[in-house]
Amino acid sequence: MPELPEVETVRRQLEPLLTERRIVDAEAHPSPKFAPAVRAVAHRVGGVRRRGKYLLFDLLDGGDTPRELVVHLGMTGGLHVVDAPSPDPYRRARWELDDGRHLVFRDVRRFGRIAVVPAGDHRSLPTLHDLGPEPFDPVLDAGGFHTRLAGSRRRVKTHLLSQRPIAGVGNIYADEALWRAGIHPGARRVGPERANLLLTALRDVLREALDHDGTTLRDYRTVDGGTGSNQFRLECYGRAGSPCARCRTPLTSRLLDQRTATWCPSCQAR
DNA sequence: CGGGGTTCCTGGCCGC
DNA sequence: TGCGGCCAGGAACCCC
Repeated sequence: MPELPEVETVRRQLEPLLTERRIVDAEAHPSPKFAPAVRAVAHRVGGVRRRGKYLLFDLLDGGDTPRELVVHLGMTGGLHVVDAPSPDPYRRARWELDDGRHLVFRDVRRFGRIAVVPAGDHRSLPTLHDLGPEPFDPVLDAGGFHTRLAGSRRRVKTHLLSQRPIAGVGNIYADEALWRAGIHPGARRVGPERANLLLTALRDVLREALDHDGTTLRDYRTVDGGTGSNQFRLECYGRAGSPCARCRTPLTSRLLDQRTATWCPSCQAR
């Protein structure tokens, strides 16, 4: 599932392909999750940005106020730039560019979402609107992160997945970072010391995944259809029953707030 | 207003 | 071999 490293990998690949291109035509699946894609027509793409797991395309020259095309890849979404689109039952949107190429949004399970909003107006996307700071924002420090974590009595993993304490962390990297920091995913209080460890672990895990073009478990693909390689480096996510890489205790897995969580019962004791 | 529950989706996998 | 049933899960949405 695309999280920050996967979305950033896609952003970096899209940027040179889309910047300064004009969108000359578009079509989309009729679902309200995808239909807004066509509203990007006639705009020029000023740049491709990312906030958390959201891709933000600056839309200029639309006739009125600047807009933003917002794309969330959901679970199985992918963006691809192709010369000539081939038939695909899972294509949910297609934008034709003024260089003759096409930007295609493919999403088997339709958990993704496309919106066109006035630039910076994210009221229709509550998670984006209330998104926590970027993990690599130097303004974010251990004290600030602890304050954000302490603002909720929810389980720390559930809180991370809400995107409110920090942006871009999903199930894979939450499990990985909590494992590295030695914090139980169900903990409801995380002190300043552990918050510091967790922030460092999150940054390390996300940076390393980005260096490996993300984690391809099944669906995630880069813009050119390639795969990431971080799946070979996972130490916790999806490894229930395997020995912990630190202490050899078998990792355990359980549903926590309706989400699968995997952790080491020894290294990540309550 | 924070938090909890529900819903959207379909391929892959398991077991018989 | 075929097929019913179950699972994965981000974020919008609804409700208290």
